[in-house]
Amino acid sequence: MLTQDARVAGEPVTIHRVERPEDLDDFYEFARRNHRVLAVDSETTGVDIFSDGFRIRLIQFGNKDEAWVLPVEQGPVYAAAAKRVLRETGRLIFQNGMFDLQVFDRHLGVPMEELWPKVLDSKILAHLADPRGPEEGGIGQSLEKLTEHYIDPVVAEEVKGLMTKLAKEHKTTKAKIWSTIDLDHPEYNLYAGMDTILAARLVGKVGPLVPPVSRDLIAFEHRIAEICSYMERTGFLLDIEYTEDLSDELRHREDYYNTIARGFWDELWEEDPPDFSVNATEKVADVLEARGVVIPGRTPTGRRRVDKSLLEGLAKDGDEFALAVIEAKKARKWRTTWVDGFLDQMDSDGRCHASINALRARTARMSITGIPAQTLPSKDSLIRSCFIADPGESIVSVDYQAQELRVLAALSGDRTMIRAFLNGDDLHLLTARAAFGDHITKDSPERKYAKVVNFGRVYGGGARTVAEQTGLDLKTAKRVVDGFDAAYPEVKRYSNKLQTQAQRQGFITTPSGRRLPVDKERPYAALNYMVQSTSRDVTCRALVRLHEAGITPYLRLPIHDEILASVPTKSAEKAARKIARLMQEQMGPVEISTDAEVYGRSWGDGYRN
DNA sequence: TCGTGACGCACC
DNA sequence: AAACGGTGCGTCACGA
Repeated sequence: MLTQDARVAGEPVTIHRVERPEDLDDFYEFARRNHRVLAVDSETTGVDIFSDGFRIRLIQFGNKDEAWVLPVEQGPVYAAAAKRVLRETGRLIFQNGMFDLQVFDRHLGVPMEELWPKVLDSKILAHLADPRGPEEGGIGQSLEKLTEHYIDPVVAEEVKGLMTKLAKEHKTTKAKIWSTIDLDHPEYNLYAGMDTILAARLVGKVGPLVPPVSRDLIAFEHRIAEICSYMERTGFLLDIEYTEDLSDELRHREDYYNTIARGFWDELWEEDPPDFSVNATEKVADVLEARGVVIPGRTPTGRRRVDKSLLEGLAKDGDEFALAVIEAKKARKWRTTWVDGFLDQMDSDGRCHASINALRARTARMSITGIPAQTLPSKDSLIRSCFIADPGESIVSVDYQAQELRVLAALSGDRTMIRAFLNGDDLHLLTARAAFGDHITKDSPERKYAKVVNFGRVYGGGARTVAEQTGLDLKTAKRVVDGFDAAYPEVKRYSNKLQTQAQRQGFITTPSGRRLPVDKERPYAALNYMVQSTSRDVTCRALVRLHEAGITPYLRLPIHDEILASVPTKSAEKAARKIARLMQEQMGPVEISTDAEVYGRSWGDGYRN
């Protein structure tokens, strides 16, 4: 057994590294002394839990001043020891338990279902204490930043720099060091153990900072993390043949349009043209100007703005270069960002597993990576068609009808808005009539402008942004914005109330008890934070109800105001209705109602027109 | 060669 | 009086 001594916040700590099976007796003795609660962490070969080469290397257990490191990679006896203590310990502290529990489920044979009820996650506590990131004036929720702020800045710096340092020592990259570092490396062991000591200390520091009003959210967020980890585990079936064909097709498209675009660039040079890429905006700008195009826009750093709207305007006027740039960029973006990514990370059963950050944004909104489900193109079914239902099943989507506007109506208590939703009136039409008069009909173009304002107002946008988005002149845009404010006066009042609260105390509190910090310089953001966060809570409460109804195995992903599922085709309509019914909820006088749709075999089937 | 900021773009 | 909120990802360009 190897024993290392270190100091944390001026106090001595000890890290034991089990080297031989005989050392396990002392480890079990430690576990017995700490049978009520232990912090747990694991070191693995990477973060690609579902890929073939993934392995657990170490599993660590610790309390505030002592840690034990098990070399799981070196034999099943150590894995068995880790398993035993995971099962026998009453409460388990993790920093981001979603990762470790997924790892233990797939690679250690300990089902997540068994461990989740015992988990206390310091990352969740930290988010409830302060959801801001380090760039937003907060601390963030990473182990490094939390350690720096709450425990010991020197230790934080060492933890942060360690893997970079080891990578340099081993002449490899930071990404590869996790799988290549010698398991017996003393510093690797030291900090592997240290992580549990830090997590154990963090819950004591951050837990008390969760405001009393947020207390119920602690259990709620652990539940949401649990449900999301089951969806991650299930994964989403990939249509491999389709996806491979699509990748080829996009590659050909990209090559074709690249050749055209490059031809225009090469013309600018007498001989040996320098490298060209359609993604190099400065170079694209050079070609455009050589063709006589005046580029009016500038970026914040003063460079010529070459974006989609400029290029599309030119392409519409028949500029072949602009068209080629647009098409080449799009084909590449679609292939590299999505299609090839799916093929790369697909597991041996042809499934892709998203990584869900269930408690991410300042507003607690989730983020989803791996399958970047929140950002897949929705005007076209091509990309979504990569994902399909399980055999014998159909893809079902249930979304909330105008979720944020309904939440806004409920929270603000605006009578007109509430009545509109009760009556099933067309809210966009209502706003359009308030701005332009009663002669406006469902088919009038003014309704579209009103729609932009209805959503834009929730974001805190004003006349200028509405003008930009609709192409209206500023004066008309202002008329629609004023029309909105006149039509729904209580929304304005509510926004003002939130802004006052925000400026007085620096935060607002949602009905679920979540504290949302509001920057002093942007008090107008308070309304959006409140609506966005409360909408997220609506979707998450739905997840809990679906889980309790036993539907989780069919769920694929939550996407803001939507939940995607794969259900048996025979009873798909019925299942969809059931999910929709469980999702809807009453918020004061407003029903946050849902719409169910059975797409078919593929996710893309819902996006064909 | 790696990390990072700026930019552009995909979505709700 | 007016105020666009929240994300992730790929690429380029640049500096260490």
